[in-house]
Amino acid sequence: MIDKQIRKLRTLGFKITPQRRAVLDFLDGNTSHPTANDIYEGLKKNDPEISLATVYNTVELLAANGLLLELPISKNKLNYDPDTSQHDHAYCTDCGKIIDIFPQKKNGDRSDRIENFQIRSVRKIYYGKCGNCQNKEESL
Amino acid sequence: MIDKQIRKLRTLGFKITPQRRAVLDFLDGNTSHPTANDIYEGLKKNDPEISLATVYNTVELLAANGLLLELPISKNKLNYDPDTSQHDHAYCTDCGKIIDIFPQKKNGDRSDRIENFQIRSVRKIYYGKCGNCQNKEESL
DNA sequence: GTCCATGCAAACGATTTGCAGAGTT
DNA sequence: AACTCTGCAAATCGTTTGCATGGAC
Repeated sequence: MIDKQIRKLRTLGFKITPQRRAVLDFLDGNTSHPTANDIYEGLKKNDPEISLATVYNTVELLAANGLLLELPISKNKLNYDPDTSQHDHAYCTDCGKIIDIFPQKKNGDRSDRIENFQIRSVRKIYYGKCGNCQNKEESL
Repeated sequence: MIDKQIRKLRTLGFKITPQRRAVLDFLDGNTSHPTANDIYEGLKKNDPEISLATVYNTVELLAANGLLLELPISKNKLNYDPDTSQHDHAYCTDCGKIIDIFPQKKNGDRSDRIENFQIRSVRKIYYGKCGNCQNKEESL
């Protein structure tokens, strides 16, 4: 399913290296919202030669070209989401898990206007505690 | 106006040092969404002895006790907002300015429910271009 | 063959830590 | 006086950079 993304990159004049392919493959269908380092650790298993800098370069390239979303959700790290469709996120402040939230009913959010500001995208994050961590607390 | 916050800190058993007072004073009514370093630079003018570590300690203390909001909006830095009332933010991806947005009409956002997740707070960020930067672009 | 991309290691910026001395209560 | 907080410097973490080599086109 990464064919479309590869075509887009090629169209834009970027070279399709095995590393870029590997990052795209890793991210394809991945809902874990990994950081660059998470991706690096995942890829090292198959390709111990891959470099962290390359992963950083690649995610930056993908994000800059709309193939990947940057999620500045928690302190001083960037998580990535390969699902670029409109959705929200819930962040568990206990365990750090990020959960995709697809709002059932379309509310007015996406059509908001702000005077003197050109909106490119909207990001909404719910901070709280996931089911797992709520249970953990009860059992103390 | 920082009296209420000082009382709260005292109640919680924290000492009211000149440095903590200075941070509270600096933040009081401040809508610039400063980082810890911004606060440090601002305070150094009056108190060249103040340490960056102390500022970090203080903002962490304030945030942990609900007197300050952490805003993970842009890459790898944390901005703070002393206005803890419910509102959104618009972030200009050109100049980095963060603007407070107080929605006119209360929509359903704040009463959203997520199955198996306990929402503590919601944060909504509009990414785009502020008026200034739009004008700059036109004049090129 | 040309240029862009990779891998490495060093550099960097924001934040955290350890600890001795100072200040609040 | 007790115990927390401060300031300093070093450590750490995530990310970026410079540069020589390698690979996609």
